[in-house]
Amino acid sequence: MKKAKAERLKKSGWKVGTAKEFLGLSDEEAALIEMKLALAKSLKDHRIAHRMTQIDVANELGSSQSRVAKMESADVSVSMELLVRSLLVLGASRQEVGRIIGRKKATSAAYRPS
Amino acid sequence: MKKAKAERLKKSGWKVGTAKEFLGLSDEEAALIEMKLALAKSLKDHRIAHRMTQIDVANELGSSQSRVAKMESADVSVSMELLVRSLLVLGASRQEVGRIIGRKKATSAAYRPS
DNA sequence: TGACACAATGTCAGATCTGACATATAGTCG
DNA sequence: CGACTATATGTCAGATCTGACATTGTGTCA
Repeated sequence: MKKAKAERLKKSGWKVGTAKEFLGLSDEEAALIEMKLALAKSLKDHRIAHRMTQIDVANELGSSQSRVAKMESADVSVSMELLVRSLLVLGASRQEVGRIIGRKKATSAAYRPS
Repeated sequence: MKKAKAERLKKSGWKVGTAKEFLGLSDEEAALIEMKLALAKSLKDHRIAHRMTQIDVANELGSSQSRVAKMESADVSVSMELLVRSLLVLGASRQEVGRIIGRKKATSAAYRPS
């Protein structure tokens, strides 16, 4: 998010920051969630890059469309292990998975406190 | 394992190679197991480096001595997620976890086929 | 040898995860 | 508008994981 936009939102009574700040997560919880988000994004990027549907991917993984959707959105019901296993099945190397997990990628957003 | 020792064992009717070869694992299964082994080793290395017992680590993690032992031996009952969560709680960064997972580390051993 | 500290192994109830199914939502084309 | 395709969401039975406990090695010290 651009600096200017963040300032504008703050003045309008919005809170701006990371999910960690919103939810009051510990550092470990935040790191784990960031890892999962990065893995989920890679999974989706791979699917898009190969012009596949979630059903295609599900078949390749031996899973279902709904589970693939949950994987791509890093749903709470999806473990890190499932994400990594899936990437491996789709052809990612151990090194690539390591890079995805370690890559720092700040995310930011805004919400209006009730 | 040293090259010379491997040769010597082969001549004595032993099989020499990786766990993947022994067990006939798929590439994905082998990669996942290698990742878990690397994480498990890091966990143990960290404990030893800090001169802690498994009970100490268990207390820090909110777990039990037996589970820590299983983690360090990459027992089948231990998920990758538990290993990563534990490393994070012990102070590892997301980047460090990524490096551990991506680091290539060939392992080799021998066994006598029955 | 026994006593002690630490690590490994087996088991299991309760917690969590997963594939599958149903259903809902969103977008596109006629 | 309806028909169709793709994705998202809710639910749940069965599978897997996890903390805890008991027990079994294993090494060390006297």
